[in-house]
Amino acid sequence: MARKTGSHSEITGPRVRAAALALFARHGFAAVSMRQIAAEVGVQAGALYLYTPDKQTLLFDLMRTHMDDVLTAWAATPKAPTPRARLDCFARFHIRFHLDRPEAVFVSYMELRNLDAANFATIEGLRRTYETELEAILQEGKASGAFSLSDTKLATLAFIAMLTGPTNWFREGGRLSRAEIEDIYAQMVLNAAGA
Amino acid sequence: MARKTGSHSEITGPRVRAAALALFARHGFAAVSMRQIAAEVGVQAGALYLYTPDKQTLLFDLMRTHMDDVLTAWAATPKAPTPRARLDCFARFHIRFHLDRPEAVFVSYMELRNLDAANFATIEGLRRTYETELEAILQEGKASGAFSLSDTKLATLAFIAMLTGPTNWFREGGRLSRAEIEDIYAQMVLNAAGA
DNA sequence: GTCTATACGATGATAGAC
DNA sequence: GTCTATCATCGTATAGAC
Repeated sequence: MARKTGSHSEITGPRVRAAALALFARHGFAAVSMRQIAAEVGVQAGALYLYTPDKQTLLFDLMRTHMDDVLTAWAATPKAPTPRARLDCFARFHIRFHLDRPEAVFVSYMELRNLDAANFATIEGLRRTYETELEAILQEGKASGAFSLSDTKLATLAFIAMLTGPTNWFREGGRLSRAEIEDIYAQMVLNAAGA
Repeated sequence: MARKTGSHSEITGPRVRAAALALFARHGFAAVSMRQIAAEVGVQAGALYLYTPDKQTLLFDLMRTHMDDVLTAWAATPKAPTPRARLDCFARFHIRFHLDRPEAVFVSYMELRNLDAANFATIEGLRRTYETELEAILQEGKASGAFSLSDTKLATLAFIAMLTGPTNWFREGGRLSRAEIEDIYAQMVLNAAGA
């Protein structure tokens, strides 16, 4: 198939998103200028508008992609047999997945307030879909007597907040490995659920 | 005592900080201009510089005040007799205190990256001091056998992340009261600690 | 203590050359 | 597909009148 001479769009597009993600994570959406992103990619500011209609949409696309990735990866995870095993599996999945993309996690959580109303509603919906996956596990476990939980909605929010924490402080080569963190957090979640 | 005619500094200073806190919480530090803060207070932008040397210091003062307030309030809380009672007490204190000032909590957590190096170090030190209060409780409980915890440092971070969560979603008049949320979270923390 | 006026650089986004 | 040039606006911060 013929390729246009001098066209770099297939590579520049992803590089724009990668640079924006890294800069937004480090300095915050509002503090990063289109010129900074362009400089990081090695193009002029005007060229960015070949890849995004505006700065807001660039942020939204990063966040939607992240949420889609989480949901897709979780959907591809085999369903464990018991509520207890499913909760253990969810906790480990969440930590592992989020530890691998700290920048996307950070941006998706911190920059919600910089989305306009329509974009916010979309991201919020995806986030709720993910939370509902965990809440379903907790409800099953509560119903079967496997968990001792007074409020599955609150437990859902509490567990996700807890499990997302390591994303903010984990450093490769630190005191604990990913696997150790995964073990410790999974155990704390099972305990908190009264399993 | 004589008062200067036309002087409002005793009232305008706090109003500047209150407006800045509200706007920073809603839109983010970088997204808020000094002109917006001034408009909220009802003065011109230039007048703000009578109350703060610059925007960065305004943010820092808000955060330092918040951290000082947390530490002071916790220090004034009576020390419960057992590790289990102390953990219960800490969990309830943390939720109650943070639920009463969601804007300060939000800003103090989200805007850390907008502090310059020296200011960041100061706030970070205060935050660690607070975390150490919780970790000491967990260590005592682990040593006495009251808690079953594999890593007190991780548990400290996990519990604080969990207990701060309600600040982000609690609304007066919602499904659950403050007291109910306090009860449920305290119970989950005690469970997670293996108490 | 607050105002008006202003310095001066940076911002997001667009137009048109190549 | 990318560049240069440009627009109108807004950013923080300061100076000096009152």
